[in-house]
Amino acid sequence: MSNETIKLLLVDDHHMFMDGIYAILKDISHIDIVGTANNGNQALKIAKSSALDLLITDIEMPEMDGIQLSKSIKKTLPNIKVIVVSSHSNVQTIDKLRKLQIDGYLLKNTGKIELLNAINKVYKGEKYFSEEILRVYNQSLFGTNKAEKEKVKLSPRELEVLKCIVQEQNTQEIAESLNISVNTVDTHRKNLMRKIGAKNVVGLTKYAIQQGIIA
Amino acid sequence: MSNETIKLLLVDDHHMFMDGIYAILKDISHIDIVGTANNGNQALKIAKSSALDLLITDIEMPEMDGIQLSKSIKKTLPNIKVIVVSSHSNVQTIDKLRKLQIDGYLLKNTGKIELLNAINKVYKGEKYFSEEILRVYNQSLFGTNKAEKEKVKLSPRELEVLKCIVQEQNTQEIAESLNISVNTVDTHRKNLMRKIGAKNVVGLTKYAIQQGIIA
DNA sequence: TCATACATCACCCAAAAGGGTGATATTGGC
DNA sequence: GCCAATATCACCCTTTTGGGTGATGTATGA
Repeated sequence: MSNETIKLLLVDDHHMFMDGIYAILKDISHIDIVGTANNGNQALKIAKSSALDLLITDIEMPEMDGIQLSKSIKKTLPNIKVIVVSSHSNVQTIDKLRKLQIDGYLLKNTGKIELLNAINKVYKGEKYFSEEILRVYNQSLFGTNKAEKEKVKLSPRELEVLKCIVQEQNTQEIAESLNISVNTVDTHRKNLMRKIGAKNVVGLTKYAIQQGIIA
Repeated sequence: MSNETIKLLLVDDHHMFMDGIYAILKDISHIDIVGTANNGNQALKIAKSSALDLLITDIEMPEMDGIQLSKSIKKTLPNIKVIVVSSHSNVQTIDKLRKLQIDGYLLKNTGKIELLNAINKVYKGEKYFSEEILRVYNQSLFGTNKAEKEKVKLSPRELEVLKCIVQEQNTQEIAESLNISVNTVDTHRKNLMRKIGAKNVVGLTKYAIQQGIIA
């Protein structure tokens, strides 16, 4: 088992970062980097046409991000292991990836040794998560604000309204944007505040930015 | 000149990333990585005790960030060239660094070749900025919102009020927090909106978060 | 000294936000 | 079929925001 070569695909739009991982791994005899991709779409194509064992992907990427990519991979090519690497750790992201049965989650501040360790473990079928990730996730179970404790589920329409709010539109303008009544927008805004636990639109704005809803 | 060795210090709290740059540069004969640091304070100590030519630093770091580090370096050790590397590019950051007479600014999605190119140019005394950085900066000169065009100067009191607003306090609460009249808080809020070019408190919130005023 | 920015406050007024309740129609899951 | 969530709208009411104007004292710098 450990004599086999691990066929690996790197996915990250940060060339410098990818060059870095590449440089770290290229001298490891049992690891074979079969390709690199700058975004999820590209990665999917390569994954479908190659005999991959493992995929290492960033989360923040243009076109198709790491979460969507992971979802696609796990659905269509469940034999490929997936390790996610990101600069930041927030509870919602960790939770999403956990549900997708991701195999590993590393922060970009983890070192060479931990990276190799993670790759080997995941290849053998184990899971690997950075300590920081586990800490953040466990802490979240005792989180202070509503948005952290109970994962907030916003409906598609609520998300649309939220996006408009963050664009500094007032209720009247949002109603026109979405072709609905002012009263309806009012209702959505109030429901958003209740769900998110915000006191006013400022709270909604902060939530949206933290969740990357506006990006 | 080009036969000399470039003595270089890497500063980044992302170990994996640093390992990456390290791996890229370690085989380059005329580059000597004299050390690595995880934060600005550590970097300053090393810089003071070594004969450095060039420092490559991330912006986002704990304790002392890349901007503070650059400021200290340029003040106390002006002979050391500084290249900043970051994942993101926003106008305010670019502008701050420009004023600090930084020598280079790269995004993390720049490749190996560009990195080497930048190091060589900067070592020779030239400046090097990623295309993306130049694009963002030039665009900002014709930016849409006031906050980008003219750098906004907020008075200390206005900053206090802004912080309270971002904490989801309403005018009444802010007045109590700062022991002033509700009318005065109103005035400050209105002046903030005028200066920043925001349509409402949502705009103020976004500005505050972008500027890191709440961090 | 004069101008400017700052911090403070007041008043008027319109528009918007927020809090509560209730109603209807549609949908998807169990 | 029933239940829950969603999306839609209406009406009540109070509080808050936002826009405009003007006034006063203080401090600072040209």
